[in-house]
Amino acid sequence: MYTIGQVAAMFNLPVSTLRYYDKEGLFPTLSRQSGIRKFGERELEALRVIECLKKSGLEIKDIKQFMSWCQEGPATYADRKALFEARKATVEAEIAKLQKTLDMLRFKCWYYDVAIQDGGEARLETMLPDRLPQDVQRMYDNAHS
Amino acid sequence: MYTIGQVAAMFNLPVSTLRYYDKEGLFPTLSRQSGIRKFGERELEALRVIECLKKSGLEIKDIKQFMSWCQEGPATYADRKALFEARKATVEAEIAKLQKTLDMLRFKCWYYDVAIQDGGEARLETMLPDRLPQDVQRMYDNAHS
DNA sequence: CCTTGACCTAAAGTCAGGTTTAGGTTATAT
DNA sequence: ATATAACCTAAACCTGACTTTAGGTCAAGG
Repeated sequence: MYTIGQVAAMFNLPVSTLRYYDKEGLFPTLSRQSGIRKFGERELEALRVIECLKKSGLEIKDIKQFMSWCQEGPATYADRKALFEARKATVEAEIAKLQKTLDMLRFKCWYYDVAIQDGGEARLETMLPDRLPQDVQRMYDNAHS
Repeated sequence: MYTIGQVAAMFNLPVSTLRYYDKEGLFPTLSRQSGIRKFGERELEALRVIECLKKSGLEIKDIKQFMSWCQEGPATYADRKALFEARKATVEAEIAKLQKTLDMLRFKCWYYDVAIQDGGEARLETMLPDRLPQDVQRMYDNAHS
C-alpha cells in the first residue's frame, strides 16, 4: 500500500493531479485509513491505464467510462471498440485539418522568403504597394479552400 | 460604412465576436459616430486577414502583432516570417504527435476486433483472464514509446 | 406615445484539465 | 511534547476565445 505522495513520485505526477483523478471517480476501489488515501495494486494498474488512454487523447469522462466497461467484462468489447473508432475518426480529421494549415504556413514562409530576398529592390512592394501580403495570402487561401 | 450587424451578416460571424475583436485591438482604425461603430474598407480588409490567420491557428495576440508589423512596412518581413516559422514548427510537432496517437488507436481498434471475433471461444480471455486489455495496451505502448 | 430592434458597456460564465490557496488534521522525528 | 512534513477538503484560479447576461441608449415605425 502506498500514500499519495509515493504514487506521485512513482508516476512523476503532481499530488494534486491524483486527488483530481480520484475526485473524478477514476479510482473506484481506492480505500482510506483514517481519512488518508491508500493506493494498492489495483490503483497503480488503473493509473497505468489512465496514462495510456490519455496518450490516445481520450477525455477524463471517456476514460472513466472505459474503465467501467472493463469491469463489466467481454460483453462490452463492442462498446470499447466503438469508443476507439470514434476517437480514431476524430484524430484523423484533426490531422487532415493540420495538414491544410501546414500547407498555408509553408506558403506564408515561402512568401516572406521571397519578400526578404527581394528586399533591396522591393519588387513585390512596387507591384502592389502596401497591400500585398494580405492579398497574396487571400489568393492562396481561396485557391486552397 | 457598415454597422456591426451588417458586417456580422457579411462574414457570418456573431456580433459579439466582432465586439470582442475590437476590444482586443484588432481594428485599430475603427471609427464611431455617436458611440456606434462604423466599419469601413480597412476594417473589412482586417477581418479578411483575421479569418485567414485564424486558419493558420494563430492566437489573437499574434494576429494583432502581425497586423501591427504590416503597418510598419518591409522592415518587419523577417519578424513576420519568424512568426510563421515558429507556428509551422508547432504544427509539425502536433501532427507528429497525433500520428503516434493514431498508431495507438489503430492498435486498440484491431485488438477489440480480434477480441470480438474470438468472442464465442473467449480465447483471449482464457489466456490472461481479466487483465488482458490493459496489459496488451501497455505492451504496445511500451513498444512505441 | 410607445414599442421594437439595433446598438452600447462591463462583468460574469463557458469548456477541460488541472493548479493553487486557505485553513485544518495526521504522522513522524527529535 | 513539539515541530515539521505530509496529508486532507472546498473553493477559487488558470488559459483562450468567445458567449451570455444585465442594464442602458437611441432611432424609426405604428
